[in-house]
Amino acid sequence: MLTERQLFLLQLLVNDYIVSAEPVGSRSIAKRDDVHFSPATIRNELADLEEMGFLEKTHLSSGRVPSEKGYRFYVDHLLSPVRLSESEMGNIRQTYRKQFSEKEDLIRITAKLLSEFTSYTSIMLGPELLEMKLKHIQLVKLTENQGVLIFVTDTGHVENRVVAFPDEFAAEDIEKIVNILNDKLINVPLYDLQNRLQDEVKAALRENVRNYKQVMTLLTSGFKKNESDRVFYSGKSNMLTQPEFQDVNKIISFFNVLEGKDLVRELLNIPPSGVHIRIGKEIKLSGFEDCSIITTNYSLGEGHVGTVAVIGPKRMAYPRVVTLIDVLSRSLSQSLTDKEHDPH
Amino acid sequence: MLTERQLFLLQLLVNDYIVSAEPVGSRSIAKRDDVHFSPATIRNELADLEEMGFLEKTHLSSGRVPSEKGYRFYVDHLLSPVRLSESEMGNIRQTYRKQFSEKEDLIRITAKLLSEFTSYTSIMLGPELLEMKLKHIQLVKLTENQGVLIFVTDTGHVENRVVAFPDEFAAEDIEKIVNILNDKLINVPLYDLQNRLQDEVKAALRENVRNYKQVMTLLTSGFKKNESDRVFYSGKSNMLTQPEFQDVNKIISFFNVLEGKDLVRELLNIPPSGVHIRIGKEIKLSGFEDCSIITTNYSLGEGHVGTVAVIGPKRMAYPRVVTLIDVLSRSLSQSLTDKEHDPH
DNA sequence: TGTTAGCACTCTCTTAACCCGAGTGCTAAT
DNA sequence: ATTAGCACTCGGGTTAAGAGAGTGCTAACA
Repeated sequence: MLTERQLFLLQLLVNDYIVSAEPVGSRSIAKRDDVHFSPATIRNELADLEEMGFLEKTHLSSGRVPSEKGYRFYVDHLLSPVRLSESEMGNIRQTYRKQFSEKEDLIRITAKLLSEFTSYTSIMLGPELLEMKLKHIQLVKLTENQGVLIFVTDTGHVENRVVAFPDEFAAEDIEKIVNILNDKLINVPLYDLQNRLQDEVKAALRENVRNYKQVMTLLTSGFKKNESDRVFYSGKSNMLTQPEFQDVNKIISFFNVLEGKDLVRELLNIPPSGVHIRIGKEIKLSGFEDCSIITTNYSLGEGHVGTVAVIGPKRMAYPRVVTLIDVLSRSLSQSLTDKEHDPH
Repeated sequence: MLTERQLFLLQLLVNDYIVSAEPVGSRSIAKRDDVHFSPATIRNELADLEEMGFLEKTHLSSGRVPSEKGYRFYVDHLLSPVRLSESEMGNIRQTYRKQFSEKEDLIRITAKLLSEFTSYTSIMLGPELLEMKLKHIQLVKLTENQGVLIFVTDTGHVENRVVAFPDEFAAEDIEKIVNILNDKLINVPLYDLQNRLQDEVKAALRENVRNYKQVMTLLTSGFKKNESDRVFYSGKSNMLTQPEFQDVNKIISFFNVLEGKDLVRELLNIPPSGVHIRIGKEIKLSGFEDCSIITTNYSLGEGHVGTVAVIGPKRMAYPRVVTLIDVLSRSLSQSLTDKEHDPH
């Protein structure tokens, strides 16, 4: 068990290292005026903390650095909440006051706020498309033989595809098709879409539309799901200014992970509520050993959830980021769902 | 005027430097078996080329490096066209065969091909939205007091906005509004949209819809143009592997320019046809002194054009990039416009 | 018994000195 | 006109020395 003084010193040391990025020595701790014991005493305590695995040295005679176990203890037991400044809160409120944008834009804006306020990298995952229900379908003719297939989901998500019309395609056909689609597919969740197409829609088309086979291929491929494009990054290059990323090879491997699919998969594995922190090797991605990820969820109403994440160095400003990610994910959720209640 | 041999040596040297990234000495040139004169002769010639400003030395006794004037001469007079391999051509053809995607996706895919085949960074600018004409407008109700406003342009571009409905808003109103909009706004170019809204639409709404004032604010802000989101990047981090970008500060300033607005503005300044090359300081962006940009245009039919660009080090594989950007911009144009002619 | 001063020791980082190799310009011979 | 030879220059890598920061340990102290 840790003594009161050890807790105090551990917290001090981690806080110090988070801002300085350099091994912390006993002398520099002793110099603070809220510390009333000598460097020698501190050295003894730090040696104990090291023995217990909370601290490490970079070499035999260097100052101390938090170990992964140290960070873990810090975020679990020593995290003191932090207040955002008035101007920051005002800035956030103002941003979400802006109305009439695509829902995607709100997500993008949140990513941007998060990366700018933290100086780290932020990632937003959109909600699972397959869970959404169709709300409206439209087929718009562009030229003689191509058009746009548009569908809107219950969350206000709009997808569109350019499709090629079959030959001898009449304008009345479009209307018929749209009617059939809206009749048969409204409120159908996207994961059930292909089934419904093959059953009910196919039958209805056969009776009402010429070329129904070509129309079917048009629809089946037009409605094909599009798994990507649900990921928004911001502040990718913020990591460049972190002292632990002065090595170009580290930068390269960081970007490789960032642009790969593994990270997204990893992010989806988080528990569905609260703010979660993963530190260093707890993240199972090679190249992210020196990083930490803080995640939480946001909601789009009706049980649709998305994921918010901030990626920074292991030496991350945990208190501030935890507060920010919490505030911003709430603001986003509210903007996305409760818009109607506060349409100011 | 340059002698035949000087031209030959200049070309050789630039080609060599492009792959090696290291100052080229007389000995290494003399070693090639298509060169039949001694290092000393070459030294004399190189000294002359340097005197004329085509070459530089990094220090007094180093090998030669092309100067900006040297690169300029090289791309203007010594650029030998390059053939893409069969597998590359096949790869490209196959990619564009895939159908039924959003037009944006085609642009994105082109960016990706370009950055992967060149190992540099590619940027695509979408066509000028304001030039497009409205083809179809839809207003879809999501909940009691919010909906999605969707509009489709003649190029197949689809925009959507989540909007808040006024209180006491009836379902019939929606239909009326959509009819009015489609009646008054079809084929109106976007730059003229706000005018038309204030004139004809306003008048029609006043006569047919309750709360017409609130509906007007809904529409005016809903149709507000959205200038961003027309830019697609790919291979941003490719530059990291270039030897001239081993310095973290260079990387930072490169990313800053890449993410800033100035670059896009600069890209819009290119002449409207053909492949253009800008080298080093010819680009008026601080931080891009060691880069070159190759640009061209693509077309979406009806006079709508977008811009394709590849950014690489000044020491860029010009012949290959010129060929690639040409082939890919053509393929993209064709996929975007002539789709109907080859609906295979 | 807990705390502290003192001291020898360790390790990194910076600086300076040095050498090696690659390349040049110039001169003189071919 | 071309080339061999040679003295010279400069960057990069290696080594050595010294400064600085920090530690662990021992012994003195309250």
